[in-house]
This record gives sequence, structure tokens and C-alpha cells, in this order.
Amino acid sequence: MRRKLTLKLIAKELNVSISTVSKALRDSPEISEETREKIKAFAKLYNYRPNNIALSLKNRKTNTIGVIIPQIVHHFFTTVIRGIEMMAREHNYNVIICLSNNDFDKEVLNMELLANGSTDGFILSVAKETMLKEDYHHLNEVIEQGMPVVMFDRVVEGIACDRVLIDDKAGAKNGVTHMLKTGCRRIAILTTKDYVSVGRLRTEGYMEALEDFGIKVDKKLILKLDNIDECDEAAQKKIADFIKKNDIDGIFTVNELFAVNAARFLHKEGKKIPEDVSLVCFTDGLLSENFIPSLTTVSQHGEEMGRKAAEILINKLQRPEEEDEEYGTTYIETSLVQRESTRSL
Amino acid sequence: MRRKLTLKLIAKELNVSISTVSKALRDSPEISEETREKIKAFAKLYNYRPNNIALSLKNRKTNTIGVIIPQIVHHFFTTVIRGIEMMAREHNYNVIICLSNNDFDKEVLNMELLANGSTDGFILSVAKETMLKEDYHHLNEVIEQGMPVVMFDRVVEGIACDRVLIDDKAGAKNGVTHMLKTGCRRIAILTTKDYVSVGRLRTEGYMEALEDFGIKVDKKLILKLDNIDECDEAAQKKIADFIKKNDIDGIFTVNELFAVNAARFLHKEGKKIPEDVSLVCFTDGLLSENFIPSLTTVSQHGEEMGRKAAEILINKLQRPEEEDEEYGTTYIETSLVQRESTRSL
DNA sequence: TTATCCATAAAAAACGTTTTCGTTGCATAG
DNA sequence: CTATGCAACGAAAACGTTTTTTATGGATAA
Repeated sequence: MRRKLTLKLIAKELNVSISTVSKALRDSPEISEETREKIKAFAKLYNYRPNNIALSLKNRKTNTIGVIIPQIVHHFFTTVIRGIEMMAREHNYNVIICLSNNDFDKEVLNMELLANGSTDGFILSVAKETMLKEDYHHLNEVIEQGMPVVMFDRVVEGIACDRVLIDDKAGAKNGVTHMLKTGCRRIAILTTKDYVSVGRLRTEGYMEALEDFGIKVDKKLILKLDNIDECDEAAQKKIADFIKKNDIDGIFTVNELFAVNAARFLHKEGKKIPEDVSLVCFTDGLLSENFIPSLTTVSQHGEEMGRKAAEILINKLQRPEEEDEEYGTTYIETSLVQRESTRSL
Repeated sequence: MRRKLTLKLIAKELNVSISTVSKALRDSPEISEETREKIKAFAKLYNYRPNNIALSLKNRKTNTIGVIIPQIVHHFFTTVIRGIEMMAREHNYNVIICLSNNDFDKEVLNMELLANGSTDGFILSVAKETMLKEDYHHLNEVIEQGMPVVMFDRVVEGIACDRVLIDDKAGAKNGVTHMLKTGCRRIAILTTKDYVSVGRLRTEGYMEALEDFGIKVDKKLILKLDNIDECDEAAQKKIADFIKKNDIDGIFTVNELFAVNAARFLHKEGKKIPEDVSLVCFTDGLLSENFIPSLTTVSQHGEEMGRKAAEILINKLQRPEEEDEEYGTTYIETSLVQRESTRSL
């Protein structure tokens, strides 16, 4: 096993000092042409690469972005990560991804861990439990230490950071409006508890669409499920009961899973999509695209979201620290992808 | 903005030396009870946390595992990552994830980057292009430098590393046999080019199942598509043509996407699943579970695979470097998940 | 001849730790 | 009274860099 080549080893081998080697490799004019060439040739031959850890320590920056998300087995988040990765690479930044599993303690732990020298800044989507607890001390701490933070998708108020969001309300409104335009009148929504930001906003969009269309919101047609990231048996049963109990001709859901589970029950009941019931969901993922019928969705453009979040963070990292920092919220446009689960206009 | 607390700052504040602070915090008996308590109290009050970068440099290890995968927008890989993450946390290791995008150059770049001090070892699934090129110098280099490597799922031969695999051949054989047992006789396979290890092995399993059942393999019933991670329009067209052209009563596919695209075409043609054509695919993901009809799959147990890979790597990292290293291949059991896309026995 | 300047290089400090080795002062043993 | 030992702490080296400061000759200027 060959030990990794260091400046010290090169110096010893060529009988010069460490600083000479360093300077030669960085093309300092202080070093004579001859020495420089000799050192560079040697370094190249033995494939010298500076040690990142040492550089990080020296420069007090890591060129690494920490990403903390609730879930990785989740199409939307993976597209966001892909976007972050792409933008990061373009600017020579690394990406470290950590999972919170929607768990408050894990989110705190991960942030503290990464904050101790591993990253220069954070991109995160807040864990469900954190939103419930409303305890954001870990966020405030890293910000206090001068590490910029960008939140995306699941965000909270009152933190000194930038935000990248889609207009959840408008997106939902758009989706529901499409159903209204194609003739639906009794539209239900499968959503999540209000403390999850995206759930609340999408529900608001749903209601606004109905009201704008002169339809009174019927609270019985709103089902708030516990978990937005999965649809376990309990949730499936709730959905089935909910659909059976109500007379509806359209369903809007805040994610794909709720939609396909609704579709499954409708199918079982012999109801046709979209002839009897239209279906529109948030998040344009693999399920929506490949389902039969394919689902009309509100696309969140996760990749663009990731790119934007990374861009904002990198910008902050490269700008000389300013007092009186300004924080903004960037909105990514959603778009309605019309497929087979809704009637045509 | 408060600068991060360091040993040096604590030392200055309390008028002791840096080494005293360090020792006190690590409960060295060399330091008097009194001084120790004072220092620990101070550190606790101001929430001192050692700098990871400095520790990494000092200890020449990072307690970080580098994971390189072809794709993140991919259910199987995300489950593997989840498994790796879990095991890593349990042993106080961090995880850095990098994407190769199935691109050789990106794989090389990422490895070199992480190898320069960022990680202690690697877990990777080889990019398609790398398999095609058969250029593994980057792998050999990091191994040469003493960093252990564990390959999973998409592996190659001739590298000094451990491997974690499912028995692709047996899994495929199992799936196809299930179709045979439930009465299928003309079974087709949608697979991928042979240089992708998993594609080749699954095809072999398919053939073996047929032969064991006394059915001659019909080459016309084997369709080898270019890309195993996606199913673009060209591939969809190939699948449609393939199904139309051949008289079949069962289809086995090496991933979910091929299966649902086949299902879509069958549906269009008015063929019923499983009455007219049975369908079994590799990879038990969201699509299989939620599709109508839900798909019978060969489950790869990605999470377990991730856990195992991480366990092996961590073991290597903690064992004092041995000469004459032994490398092994661990197999994760697959299991057949019977759902609605096959007839019952 | 002596002071000055320049080209080239080496030494040292710094980043934040841990750890080995000294140092200091005091108490005890001989 | 001197030597020894110990408790308590500090200094310094090391990890691998970069950068600032210092040193060394030789050439030029006064």
C-alpha cells in the first residue's frame, strides 16, 4: 500500500523545502523556472493531489454544501438533490446529504454534526416533527455561526434565511380549477395536517379555486391525513371510507400516493377515471406518468428547485459577508401536466 | 456573528494552556478535579464542539463513507442509501453521496475528489459506461491507497474489494418459474445489454428456468434494451413492437419501468393481466406496489443490501490493516412478492 | 570597499486538534 | 539537607496545506 503523496514527501525527494514545492505547484514567480518545472513534473508523474481536509482546515471553508431532507425514498426529493448536485458541480462544490427521517432529533444531530466543520452552508427541507414542535434552535445556531441556510419546499417562518418554494397555493388552485373547467362540481381533497406548510397551502388553494368558481367549500370533502410521505394501511382505509361516504366527481390530492390509492379504490368500486371521477395530484413523479390511466399532475419541477436553492446558497457563500443581510423567497413556477385522469376541455 | 468556539479560545478565556483544555475535556486524570470541572462547565455553557476537520486531519481518518451511485432518482438506490445511512449512523459514520449519472468521467472525478481526504472508504455501484469501457483504474487507485471498497448491485470482476449482491440469476429464475407454474408457456423477457452485470445474470436466470421446465429458449422472445435506468420513447416503441410481433402469455422484465410500459401496451391492445398475459418484474418499488393491477415482483431488499455493504465496509475500516486481505461476496436473498399481475397457483 | 537590491529559497506561523514530553513546585524519603 | 517522586500543568510536535516573513548569495550602485 502506497501512502498518499504529500508536499512534504515531494520536498524530501527533491531536496527542497515544503514551501518551495507549494509555491512551484501554484506557479509562484518566486520560484525559478527550472525548479518549478522539476517539481511540477514530479508531482504530475506521481499524480499528486492536495489533501482536501488540510485545505479545508487552512482555508476555513470546505466547499461543501450540506443537504438535509426528511426522506430520500421520495421522487420529489431525489429530483431536488439532482438539481443541487448539478449546480454544485458547476461551481466546484461538494454535496453531503443527510436524512432526518422526519425526526426532530435526527435533524438536530445531523445539523450539529455537519456544522462542526464539514460544510459551509445548508440546504434543507424541514422535518415534519420539527414543524410540529416549532423548535428551531438548531437552525438559529448555525446561522448565528455565519453559515447561510436555504430552506426549500417545507419551510418555516421566522428564520433568517432564504427560501425556495413553489407557489403551493396557486399550484393547487390551478389543478382544481382545471377539474372545475372540465365539469367537476363535487371535488374532494386528500391533504395533510395544517402544520405541514405545503399541506396547508395546497388546501387553501383548493378552497380558493372552489370559491372563485362560486362553489361553497364543503368541509366533509376535505380529508386531512397524518403523513404526507407515505400512505399506510390506516390511511388507505381512511381514503376508502372517505370516498365511499361522499358523492364526488373529482379528487385533488397533495401527493401521488394518495392519488393512486384513491384510484385503486375507485377502480374496485367500478368507477371510471376520468369519466366518473377526475383525478389530479401534486408532484409529477414516476407513478403519475406510468399509472393507467396516467395522472394529471401539478409538476413541482424539483430539479429546478434544487438548482435554484444551490445557486442562492453558493452566491451567499462567495459574497463577502455583509451586515444587514437581506433574505428573499424565490418561487419556482408549477405547471399543470394534463394526462388521462382528467377529461379534456 | 459569533465565531465558533475552539480550544484556543477556551484556554485564553480561562488562563490555561490549550493542552490542559483538551485533556480536561477528555477527562484526563492529569488535570486536577477542580480545573477539569471549571473547563467542562465553560465548554458546556458555550456549547463547545470539536472541529471535525481538525480531527480528521489529526487522526488521518474522516469517519465518513463515500457512496457513489449511478442515479438517485431511482427507488432501488434510494432504499440502499437508506440502509447505508442507518448502519453508518449506528457506528458513528457519516455518509457522502455522489452521483455518477452512469457517466464514466463523473465517476472517476467523484472518486478522486472524495479520495483526497474526504472519506475513509467507498461503497459503489458501477456506472453503465464504466462497465462498457472496462476501465477501472480509479478503483484500483483508491484501493492501492489503502481505502477499502465495497461494490453492490452493479459490480465488476477483478477488483480487490468486497461485493454485496443479490443472486440475480436465482431471483430471475424464481420469478420466471412462478409464471411457468401458473401456466405460462410462451414467456418473453425485457432485459438489457449483456455488459450490464445484472442484465446478463437475470437473462441467464430466465433461460435456466425455461430449460428446467423443458421449454426451449426462443431468442425472438428476448428483447435487450439499451438503458436499464429509464424507458424513453424509443424503448417504449421497441417494447410495443416486440409484444405485437410475438405471441406471448407472460413477460418477465428486469425492472419496473419496462413492466409498466409493457402493461400499458397490453392494456391498449385489450389484453388482460394476468388472464391473457402474466407479468413479473425485478425490483419491488412504488410502481409495482401501486399499479393496477399491482405487480408480482422479485424484491431486492435494497435496504438490507445497503446495511450489509455498510457493515462490511465499517468492519474493514476498524480492523487493523491486514496483509493478504481476503475479499468476499455476500448475497442478499431475493423474495418473490406475489401480487395481482400473475395468476394464483 | 561597502551598502543596497534582487532573485531565490527556506523558515515559520496558522488552521484546530491530540499526545508526548518537559517543567515546576512541593512533599516525602533517606 | 539533599535526592526522589509526584501532581499539575505547559510546550511542542504532528496531521497537510498556504502564506508571510526571514535568510542567503551575488550583482550592482555609491
